[in-house]
Amino acid sequence: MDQLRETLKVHQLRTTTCREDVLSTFINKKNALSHGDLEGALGENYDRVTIYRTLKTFLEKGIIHKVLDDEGLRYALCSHSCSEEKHQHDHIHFKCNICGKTNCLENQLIPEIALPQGYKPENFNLLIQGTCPSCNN
Amino acid sequence: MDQLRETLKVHQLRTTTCREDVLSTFINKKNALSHGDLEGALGENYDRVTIYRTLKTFLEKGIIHKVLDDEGLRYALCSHSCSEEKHQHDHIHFKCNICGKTNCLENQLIPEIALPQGYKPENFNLLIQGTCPSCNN
DNA sequence: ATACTAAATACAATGATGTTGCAAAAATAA
DNA sequence: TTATTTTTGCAACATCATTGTATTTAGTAT
Ligand SMILES: [Mn+2]
Ligand SMILES: [Mn+2]
Ligand SMILES: [Zn+2]
Ligand SMILES: [Zn+2]
Repeated sequence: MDQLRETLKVHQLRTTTCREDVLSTFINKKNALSHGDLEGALGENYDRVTIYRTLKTFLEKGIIHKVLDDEGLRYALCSHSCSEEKHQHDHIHFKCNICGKTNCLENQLIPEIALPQGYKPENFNLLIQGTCPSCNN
Repeated sequence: MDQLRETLKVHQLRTTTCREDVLSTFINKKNALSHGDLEGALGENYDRVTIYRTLKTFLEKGIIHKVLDDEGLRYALCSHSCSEEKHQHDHIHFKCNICGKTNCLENQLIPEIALPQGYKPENFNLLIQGTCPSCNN
């Protein structure tokens, strides 16, 4: 895929097979992934440490963002143009208690919140847990 | 403090010095605490494992609730009457990027959220990061 | 007060997760 | 192709978390 190389190039990263594979894993599986998930998918091919460093790099460059979870951090693709300077995420994350998958609801924005005097909010992270459409019958 | 013993009794837990100390640590420090925080405060007196198990027990009994964080789980007191059956938490958590403390904003409720068809929300976790009143001058 | 029983703790062992330093390999630039 | 810079793999280490078990303790019955 040339799309992968393009994304890496845009973020000023060298093309390596590990980065291509990690990126394409995020694209193929649609849901948020933990380091362990990636290790499970690619661990035969790459060292644990390399995957850690790839995640760190992608995070810094604005290719992925952290997704809060009640049992460990996950990561998901930044859909819009995040960069090294600013990550902008105002969408909701939904974790299904049945299938266990966590997804970005890109179109569901976190509503405006009024905070008491003195609080200067900068980042918002909303995780909703429940049952997802696939598991809800 | 007899208040501590009372709280433990209400949740059908035996009174032990470790449980009293963990509970009073949560009460004294007002902010959310990680296992590491508690180990730092009480590690001389109790084994790491005992603190883990105390947190697990408190969680199950509805004495504390999880506070999501981008760098590791924390816990905070359940102010209202949570029980073994149901944890009900609809308040906001605020993490200060300066002092690093995370607090429950008990009075700031998470607003109603409209989700797409098929999603059955059950739990809400909203973490707002920024500058807290104490660090904001 | 003492003995009994169930629960909680300490300790050791093990496993999972995450980090650091550095030599070898690979990607880009010259 | 060669030189330069970045990335990777590996090993060592550090931190975090879980499990099993003997001992101790809390609550209860005697
Ligand atoms: Mn997202
Ligand atoms: Mn809270
Ligand atoms: Zn599901
Ligand atoms: Zn602060």
